Amino acid sequence: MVSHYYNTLPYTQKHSAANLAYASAAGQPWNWTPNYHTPPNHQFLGDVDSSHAAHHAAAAHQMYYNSHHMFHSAAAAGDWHSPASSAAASDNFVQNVPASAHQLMQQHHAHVGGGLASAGSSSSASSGSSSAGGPGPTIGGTQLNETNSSLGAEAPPNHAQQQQQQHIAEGLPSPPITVSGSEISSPGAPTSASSPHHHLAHHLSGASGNNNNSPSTHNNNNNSVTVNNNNRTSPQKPQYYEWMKKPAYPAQPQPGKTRTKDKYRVVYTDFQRLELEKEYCTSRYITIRRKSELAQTLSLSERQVKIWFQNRRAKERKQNKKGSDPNVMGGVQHTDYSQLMDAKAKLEPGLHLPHTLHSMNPMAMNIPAMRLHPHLAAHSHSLAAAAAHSHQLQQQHSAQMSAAAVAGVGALSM
DNA sequence: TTGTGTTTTACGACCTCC
DNA sequence: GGAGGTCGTAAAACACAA
Repeated sequence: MVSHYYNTLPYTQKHSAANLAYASAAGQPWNWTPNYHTPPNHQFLGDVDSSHAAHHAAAAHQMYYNSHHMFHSAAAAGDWHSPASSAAASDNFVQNVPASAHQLMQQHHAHVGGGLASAGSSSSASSGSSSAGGPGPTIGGTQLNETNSSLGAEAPPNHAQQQQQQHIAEGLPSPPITVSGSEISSPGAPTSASSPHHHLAHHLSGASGNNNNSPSTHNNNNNSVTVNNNNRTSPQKPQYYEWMKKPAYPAQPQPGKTRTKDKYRVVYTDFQRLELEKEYCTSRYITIRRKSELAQTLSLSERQVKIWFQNRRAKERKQNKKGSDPNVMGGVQHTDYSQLMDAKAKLEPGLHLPHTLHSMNPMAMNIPAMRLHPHLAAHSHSLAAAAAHSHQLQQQHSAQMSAAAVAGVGALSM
């Protein structure tokens, strides 16, 4: 079964890079510690409730406890995040998180602690309810809330989520992508040009002429000739031949096998990237559950989330190889994150930056499941017990976090 | 405006693990 | 066999100098 390979929605075009976080350029370095992770040999697999997960929580994650200590001491004990790496390497994870990030993370967890974030914040992504043909991703708050109910069974949308959704509805750059329930995004989706996000993106990007839709906004299913909306290009189309007028992939002989030309790549919104970065900050390897939650929250497909993480790790490895750049600690440019935050702040001056995605509730947490290193697997049972203990601690911490959340919100909104 | 270099999505090939 | 991992790469999106 091939999951959705394509984003169906045309794109809310994006921001100029100036507003974005990924520019490797200036900004405050995050000073991420070099070895906060060790590339796992793909041993960790998100698998929510396995004993592996328990073990994972207890042992392998020491580093994450530490790291979360950095963000908020209260979160330490039961954190579910899975480090893909050895505990040894983990000690320094997120050592010098800048204040903004720190606050963000506090917020992020604080909200969670207070409201128990839910998986329910889904938009339409994989619920199947909205797809290409429908109302669209409908990030608009109202519908979002309605559609969220699918996952809401686990946890109803909390305040933070609503807030987040409201932000989206208010025009945060947003999730352009809709994936049909079949998990195969159909190329050639309705345009989102009129979406609030679109407008916001335009506003954001300022001069970026690309605000229309991505160049791929054209209908893929029909014989419309591709029109490049990108101001930057498309001087004069040469001569059109008949074959040129055919859709890139007329019938999608093998859907999911090749990328559609007109949807070759979409640009994620600031919001999407921010959330992804935040998630990445907490764990380099996303669990199945978190992936699902994120996908729904961001209106991305799970595949996209997975690939984003893969690419993000690749980016980090690449930066690690480069080596000695002082701004690249551990291969992670923390400017990425902080700049994203800056961008978001511009978007939402009063944003409390709730991170609704994380749940501090251990039961709701994704204790990451993963494949264990053989030598770790041997200890899984005892570790599971340890995890249970940490679970208790987590609950205690969660309570503390709930209280802290109140203060945290204020701090960040200042 | 254009050329060029970099970054960001997305995929295929191949691997390991269950 | 299917999941996710890395690695390499294509191509769009973007930045920026000339």
